Amino acid sequence: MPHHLHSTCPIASVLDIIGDKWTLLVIRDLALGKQHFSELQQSPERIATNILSNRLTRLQESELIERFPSPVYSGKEAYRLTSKGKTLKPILKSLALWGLKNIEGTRLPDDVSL
Amino acid sequence: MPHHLHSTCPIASVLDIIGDKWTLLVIRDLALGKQHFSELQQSPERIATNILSNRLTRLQESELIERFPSPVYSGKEAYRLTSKGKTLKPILKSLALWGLKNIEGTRLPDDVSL
DNA sequence: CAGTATCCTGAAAGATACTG
DNA sequence: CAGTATCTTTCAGGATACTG
Repeated sequence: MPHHLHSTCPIASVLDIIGDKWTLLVIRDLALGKQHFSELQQSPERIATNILSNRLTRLQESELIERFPSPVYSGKEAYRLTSKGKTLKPILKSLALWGLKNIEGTRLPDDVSL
Repeated sequence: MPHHLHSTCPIASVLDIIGDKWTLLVIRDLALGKQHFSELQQSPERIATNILSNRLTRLQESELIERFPSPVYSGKEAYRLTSKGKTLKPILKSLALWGLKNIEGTRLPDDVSL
């Protein structure tokens, strides 16, 4: 990921956390309600398991996501956004809105709205 | 830059355009009124000239920025956001707001407000 | 000064095998 | 199934020399 040493710019600093190829997509999926590793892995962009594992660890370190016992499979772990992580939703929304308006062929899943 | 082949997700698609280390910072600077290559180059994050050149070309290809004759130095070129490029401002704003609130040590330049 | 061209390197990404 | 570990590859990024 990027690493703009010592920049005090809030934009550059945010990009140091979420400005890479995968992080925001993981956050997107969690915001959409996915909870399990395998669900996250099966997103259309096909993230590799090691990358996914790495991002989950980093996002947890940033306190943007947390692990919790899976409500579905006993004994399994699951992931969800923390309250801090949920505050990223306006960013996701601004990106999605721009994409929908300006990039041909993009669309939301049928069960999602902004 | 990322390259999520054939994703129809608007978020993934936007990230294919602006989701790299530098692009959004160039846009930030243009949004703040910088117009010349040297101004863009002198931002605190210190972008290399070849990278800056590359991003300016790509942003022009995406019709997010355009070249125009410098109003200051005759014969020189300058850069500015197109109207399409200006529509990225809500994205910049959502990022800046989040950074200011959640990342210690970030602040806006004295002459900038949201 | 405004870029372009090259070369180099490290980090991220990808594939995949492996373990509990 | 849920990850971790390794290995390889690719490419963005950085330094810098160069040109008009």
